[in-house]
Amino acid sequence: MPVNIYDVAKKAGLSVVTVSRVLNNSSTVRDYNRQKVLKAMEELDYKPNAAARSLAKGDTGMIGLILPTIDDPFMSQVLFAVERAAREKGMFLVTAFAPGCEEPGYANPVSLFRENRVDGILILSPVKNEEYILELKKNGFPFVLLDQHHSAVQAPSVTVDNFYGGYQATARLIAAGFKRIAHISGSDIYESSAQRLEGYKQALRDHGLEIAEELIASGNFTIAGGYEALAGWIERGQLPEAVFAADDNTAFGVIDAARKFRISIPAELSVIGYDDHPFGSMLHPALSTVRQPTPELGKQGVELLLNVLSGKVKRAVTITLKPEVVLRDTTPAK
Amino acid sequence: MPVNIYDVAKKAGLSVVTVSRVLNNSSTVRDYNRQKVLKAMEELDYKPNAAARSLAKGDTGMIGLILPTIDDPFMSQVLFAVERAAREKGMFLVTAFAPGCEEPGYANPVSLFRENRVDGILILSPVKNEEYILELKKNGFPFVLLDQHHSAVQAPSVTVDNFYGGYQATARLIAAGFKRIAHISGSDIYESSAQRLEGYKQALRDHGLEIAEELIASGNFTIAGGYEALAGWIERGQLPEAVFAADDNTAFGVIDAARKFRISIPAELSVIGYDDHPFGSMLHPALSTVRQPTPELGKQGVELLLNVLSGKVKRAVTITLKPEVVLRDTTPAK
DNA sequence: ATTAATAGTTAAAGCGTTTTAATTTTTAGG
DNA sequence: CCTAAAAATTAAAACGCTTTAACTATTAAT
Repeated sequence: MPVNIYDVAKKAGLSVVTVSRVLNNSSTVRDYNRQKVLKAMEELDYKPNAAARSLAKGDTGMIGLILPTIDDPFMSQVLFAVERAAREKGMFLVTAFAPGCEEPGYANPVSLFRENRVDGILILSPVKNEEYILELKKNGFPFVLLDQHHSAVQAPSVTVDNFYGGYQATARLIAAGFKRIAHISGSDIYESSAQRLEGYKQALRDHGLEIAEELIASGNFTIAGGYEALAGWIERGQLPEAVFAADDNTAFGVIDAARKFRISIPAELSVIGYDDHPFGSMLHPALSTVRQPTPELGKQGVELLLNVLSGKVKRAVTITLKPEVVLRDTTPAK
Repeated sequence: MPVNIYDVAKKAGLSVVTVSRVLNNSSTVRDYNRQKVLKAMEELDYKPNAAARSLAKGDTGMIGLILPTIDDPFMSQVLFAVERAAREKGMFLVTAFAPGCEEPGYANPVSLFRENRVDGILILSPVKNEEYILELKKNGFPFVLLDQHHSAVQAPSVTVDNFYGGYQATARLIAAGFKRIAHISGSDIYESSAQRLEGYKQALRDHGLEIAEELIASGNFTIAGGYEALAGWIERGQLPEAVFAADDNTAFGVIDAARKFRISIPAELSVIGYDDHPFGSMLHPALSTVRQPTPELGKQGVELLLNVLSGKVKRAVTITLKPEVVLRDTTPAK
């Protein structure tokens, strides 16, 4: 039933290798022969068999993407960007989630590559999941890290400069004249979170401001975390002038709490988030934030991976992208 | 370099077919021989080659998922659910986005199947994209439709009853004593949107309420759409008592506008959304909504697809799941 | 013990491509 | 025109696995 390359060859009156050649542009084929082949393919509605092709060529035309979850727009955006970039390069994307370090009941996404289902993998994972990354490395399987440095492993990666983002966000707040600037951090298992915190601290230091431990809360990248952090400060009479939240979810929680406690934003409290959540520009007050270049992240990620695959990149280069502060209504107008 | 089944066979002192058998549990193998094989695999760190396996078996162990985009939590949840369900069945998921009907510059996701990269496809797409679905059908390629009926094509599908959801949401509002109940619809290209609207209308009719065209606005599943719809009613002096929004984004827009115009929720206006957006339960007032069983949708979707693949399901069955109204703070307490 | 049935094993063919090396055809140079 | 070089085509091997059919070893029934 399925038509194969022999059927096409027969119909075109040529050999299979000529057909294969026009399929791959691998070598020159006399033009009128190429036409014959193309016509035969058209008429037979021929589609090459990916498995056979993989087996012969030793590659799959697919790349893998491992994400922890997809419960927030940043992850969605990364996924979307990666898919677009991959498809633009003619590759398909197999997506796997690895919520926990170990996943009882599920085949480890690692089998994804060990079985040669994909040519390489993009990994965006919390630092804790280092084991399987180390395994990948040991096996020499091509991969690149997305948005996370893993201290224990030297690997090609593309990241967004979280230190810079944290620094810039804080610097803007300082420039607006605030002294009591709080930070609500994300989750310890993400290196990005730690780096935003470091950026915050450094900005404070650089501008002669004290780092007050009581103004650093932990929010776990959640609305509830943001809400509780602000509520805590209010209850303890420690309301800051401004807060830099580790992500927009947290910031929304802060705004929500501010509303509850009748604290006016930005008059009494400024807020700046991180990620440029789509809601940020739509809801009122519009949220000031730090925008990450997710399309670029995806694009550079797949390009780097492709370069690793082609052998163009051999060392553990790391590409660092810059995020961009976007000031809207939760920070004072200039 | 890569170790294959012959290496394993040699090391185990058995034939390749015995090795293949322990790999596939396809036939009985004497236990001590199975142990020998397992041991050899272990020692050689053998991993089967997926391409060779596909070629020989005629299947791939992968399923495809086509989504229009992933810019909203509903899509993310479906993706997540499908991935989990697929992996549970030992299948990997290749994800492709098909934002427009035609995609210049990208390989059509249809090649995904025409090239036999996957065994079957789950499609969640706006009604407009019927062409490629028809093509799939013509080619006899296995697929199941997710969350959308396509009037022009008879196909196995699993959907959530949007009519029912719209009906129930509206009925709750009616039960709360409201007469002027507005609806902000979604996007015409989604059949789900039309069905929620129908449910709304039918509930009104069934309870002897008039369908007022001026209380039906179009919101395009966006915050801005919800905002503008409510703003419009307010400006025209047509403020309804309650609004059923086609999705939570729209509902958030309504809440945002209500805040702007100092309309108290739920005292002066009740709101009920659709989708159970994660923000709905976190922000204040907590949003009443209609929760769709996305995990179930994903699970049933892959199960149905698998049954189509195995030939268990031959006809165009459709499985309909029920959504569930979740009343929170934007509707009157009982 | 002998035979029939069953379990376990293997040799060989096949899955649909690409690739290498060999062969034929075309082009260019004298 | 003839020959050498270049271009186009092909036959055959390879990719790593599964499957079928044939064969051998084991068990059960008489």
